[in-house]
Amino acid sequence: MAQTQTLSKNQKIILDIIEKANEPLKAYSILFSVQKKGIKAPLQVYRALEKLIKLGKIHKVESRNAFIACKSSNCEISKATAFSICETCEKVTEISDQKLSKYLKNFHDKTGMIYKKYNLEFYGLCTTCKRN
Amino acid sequence: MAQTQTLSKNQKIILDIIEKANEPLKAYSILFSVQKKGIKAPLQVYRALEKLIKLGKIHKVESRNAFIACKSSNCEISKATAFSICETCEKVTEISDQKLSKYLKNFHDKTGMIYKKYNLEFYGLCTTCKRN
DNA sequence: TAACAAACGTTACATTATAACACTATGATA
DNA sequence: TATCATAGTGTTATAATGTAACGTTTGTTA
Ligand SMILES: [Zn+2]
Ligand SMILES: [Zn+2]
Ligand SMILES: [Zn+2]
Ligand SMILES: [Zn+2]
Repeated sequence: MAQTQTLSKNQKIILDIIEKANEPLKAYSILFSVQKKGIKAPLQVYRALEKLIKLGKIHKVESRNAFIACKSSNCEISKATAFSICETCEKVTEISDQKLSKYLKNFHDKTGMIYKKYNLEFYGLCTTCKRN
Repeated sequence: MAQTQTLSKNQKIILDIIEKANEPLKAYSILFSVQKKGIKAPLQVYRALEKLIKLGKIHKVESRNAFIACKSSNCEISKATAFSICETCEKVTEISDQKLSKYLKNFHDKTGMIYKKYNLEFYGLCTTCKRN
């Protein structure tokens, strides 16, 4: 029962912070904000992040070294992720597009390589920044 | 004449190393191998890397913090990159697929955001590792 | 209750990347 | 030819990101 998976104390604390943020969080900014809750060392944060990623609760935005809560619950356990990133305001949004994910899941190259996961990041200008 | 762009001394040295490598190189492993050529500091490497990326000569493999020479010359000045990455042997290959790049270049989300660039990374098992 | 796996806490360290400053080369321009 | 702008260089120091290694604690299961 993967869905009933109960999180550990540290995992809950860190997921909570990431879910409440409206932007991707960096590992060390997470560390600073949980130090009052007794989490003092980077490793405690990174271990929780690693587990949360495995569970698909959060994703890493690779080009930004930052972590964001999963909003789509379509990206089965983090195997298929897509983000839009504004290069001006750094706003990051998870893309949930059935056609896109279907297209990418079915993608095969000529070599016959087996793809288990993918991560796609679009960079551009969000609608707010476009106006300014 | 973007093609006739001439590279500086450091840029040439570093591009040369990356092009001759058959794997993505890390910034500090580049640094170590160019120290005999007088490049002593990380910044000298990172500055050259930054320029080479802008020119589309190399790409950064974001999830690996590593740099690889562009093989496709279809990804106009690094605006559209796709890689396949073997999670076992860490072999990285740039994907040149007309259909894929066309599909992604034309992708629009509901928000109306303008996409200028994208980077896609597939993770899986290469054909060599599949056999073992 | 023994045995095991997962999570925890801690110290130390490794890796990746940038800030700040002064200097140099190059080519355009007036 | 002076002078101006731009890009590149070299250097020191430091910031930011991520792990290794060790032993302990906790919860689950046989
Ligand atoms: Zn998701
Ligand atoms: Zn924006
Ligand atoms: Zn390329
Ligand atoms: Zn492989």
